[in-house]
Amino acid sequence: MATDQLSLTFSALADPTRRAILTRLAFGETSVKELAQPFKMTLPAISKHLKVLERAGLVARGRDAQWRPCRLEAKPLEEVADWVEQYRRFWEERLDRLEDYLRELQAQEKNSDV
Amino acid sequence: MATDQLSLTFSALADPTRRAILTRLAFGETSVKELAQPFKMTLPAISKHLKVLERAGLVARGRDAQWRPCRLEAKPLEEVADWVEQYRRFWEERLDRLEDYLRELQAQEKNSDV
DNA sequence: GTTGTAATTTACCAACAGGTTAATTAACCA
DNA sequence: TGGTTAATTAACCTGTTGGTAAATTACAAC
Repeated sequence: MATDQLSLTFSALADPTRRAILTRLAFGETSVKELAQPFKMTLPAISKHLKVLERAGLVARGRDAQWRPCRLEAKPLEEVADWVEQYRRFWEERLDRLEDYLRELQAQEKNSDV
Repeated sequence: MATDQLSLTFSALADPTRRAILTRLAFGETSVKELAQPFKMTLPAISKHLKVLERAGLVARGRDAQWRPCRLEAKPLEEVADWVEQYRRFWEERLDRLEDYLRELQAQEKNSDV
């Protein structure tokens, strides 16, 4: 896999389990066991997912006795937001054309009213 | 790999070659051969990358004689933008705290002026 | 029809991803 | 000390990714 930051971030986000973990972490720091709770997979699997997220800089982990509390680190998502914003005009373009078309329809309706 | 749309999109974007292809396509429709031009990999490799992008709905292809012109389809990026926006407050948080701190500093300076 | 060009398909390969079970580390508790 | 809990590591398996070279398809131009 490519190792540039953006590729690391995108590929970390390309898994629904990992995105769900981030969603959970948005509500606050928690343990690995509690993170694993909602999923029907083993703890080592979750551990691996966390390692991927950590390598991408999306989570950081502390130490509290035998717990490794995980917390969200959203900073890498800024680069994602910036990258994708470049393309906004392209996905809004079609909508613009639709709006043009609807305006045109409206104009025609007005004409037929007269 | 997961097959939900968002996972498909993220994983398509997790490769620098594919992102570069999308960047190129933002300047307009073009052939596979021309897309391959800047990369030091074979045409079949580019063909595969295009297939990944196509499966993610990020490019569409036409036919013109023996050419398969590719064009950007940015719509799936909207979901990416929406997803990542949920986290904006988290990566801006630290900045907010910095701003608070700077405001506090300013207040202190005012006091010391008096 | 033959030749040239664009692109894909096929067959293959090495590396990696995502999961498992079993063993291990580390800390707490009593 | 021994037992429990949290989490990771190790070893392994299977399917997928990202690349290649060679063959094939499809079209155009002569």
